[in-house]
Amino acid sequence: MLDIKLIRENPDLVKNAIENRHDSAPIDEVLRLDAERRRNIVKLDALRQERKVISKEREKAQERGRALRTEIQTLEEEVNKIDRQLEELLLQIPNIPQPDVPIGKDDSENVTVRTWGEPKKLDFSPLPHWTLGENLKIIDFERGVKLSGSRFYILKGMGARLQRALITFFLDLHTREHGYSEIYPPYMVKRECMVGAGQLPKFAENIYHDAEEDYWFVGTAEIPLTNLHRDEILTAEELPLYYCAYTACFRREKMSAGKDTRGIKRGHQFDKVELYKFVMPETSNDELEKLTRDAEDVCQKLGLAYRIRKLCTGDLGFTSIKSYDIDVWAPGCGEWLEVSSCSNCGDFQARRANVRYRPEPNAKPQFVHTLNGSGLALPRIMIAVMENNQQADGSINVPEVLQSYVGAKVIK
RNA sequence: GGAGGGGUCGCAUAGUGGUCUAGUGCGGGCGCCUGCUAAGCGCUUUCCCUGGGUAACUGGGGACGAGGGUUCGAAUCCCUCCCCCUCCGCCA
Repeated sequence: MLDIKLIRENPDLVKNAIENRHDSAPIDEVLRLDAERRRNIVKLDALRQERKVISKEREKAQERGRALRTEIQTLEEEVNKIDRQLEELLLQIPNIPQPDVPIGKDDSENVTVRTWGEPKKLDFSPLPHWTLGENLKIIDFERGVKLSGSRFYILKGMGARLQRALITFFLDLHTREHGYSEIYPPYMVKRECMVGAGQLPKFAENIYHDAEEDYWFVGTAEIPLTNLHRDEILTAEELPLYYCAYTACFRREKMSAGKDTRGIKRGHQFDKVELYKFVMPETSNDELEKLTRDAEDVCQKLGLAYRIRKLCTGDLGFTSIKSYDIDVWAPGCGEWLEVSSCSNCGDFQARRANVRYRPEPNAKPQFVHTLNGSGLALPRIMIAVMENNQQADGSINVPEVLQSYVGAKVIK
């Protein structure tokens, strides 16, 4: 959520930012409601003050008191109504990109800022992971569909083992070498967590939801992690906070219907290790660079070639002020796979989730900045590991860092 | 799921219709005192909204788990919901 004062004082800056995102938002309506709200509050406060004075005179002022009560109730209802309308609109407005974010319409205008390694060239014709996986009997697509329908699959034997090895390896690396503390959060959360992290109200159609209990299934561990410190005031000494969490992630993928239906690239359920930070505002840009390096480190240790792309305004996520995507090369399906998206959300989520810190012992609380990034997303790293390490005989060499976790050097 | 008890300013507590403008203790901050430290003494210490002023500053309103209601007036009375504790039931 944006600061209403920012919109009030710099409406053109906000409108311009939204235009650069190729998005739209009713800024003029927000300004109108904001002005109306404040006019009403001035009136309401005056009436309440009068009530306070009059009630001290006890029985003498009962008639005026009754009239005041009616007036106050009417105005309160009006202000509540405007508050709700304003809130609804404010929650739909995206974050403002930072000045160094390239302006562009979609992912074709993202900018590659660096690369690592060379996209692998194999001396035989590489197979896509769905063929490799079926031949090795480590991915079972048919039975996944039998159980749960399209976009579901089953990992079995060494496939399941490989995924579990990756999860453990990621968590060990981030907790032991990068300074993150591990969290095991709920996979279902309350509505206000979804609002806090920026998923609701705008993206409801992509979220699984249990209507009976009003539980919402997380599409990323970013959601519970954002809300870990909801409605808290942290001390300056506690910051920065680094968290990582493994969770299953659930997405309806309504918006990408028909896209990437082959293989395990885009399912309704997938696994991910997420990195998350709460930091002081002035440090968040440096923290984004560090977080991105932490995610990259995983690719390097797995020996996977990748590129880092700075997202342009048109491709930037709703909550983000600046993001880097990490794409790894997959020679079998012949594409760059997005395995991480590292974002600085500024104070956008902190304002929604009301996460603040006190810069000095008796100072006024301020919103923290939050950052998130995958470290990394599993099915896609599985794809990359399988396709990059495949041999001419159809077996897969296990990367050295994973061998102790997998308990084998080759999957065959 | 059932019965009972409870949710007050970081923590602990007081407060059962108007003197609560939410008290007290602990903790935190500033200062005094002091070979040093501790103790002691004094002052201070919740958050949000909003008005006036370039500003320092200053006026007003709201919040006692959440939301409604009763009343001239609600932390206090009533209703609904949430959470915690104890016991029972069920369960990995």
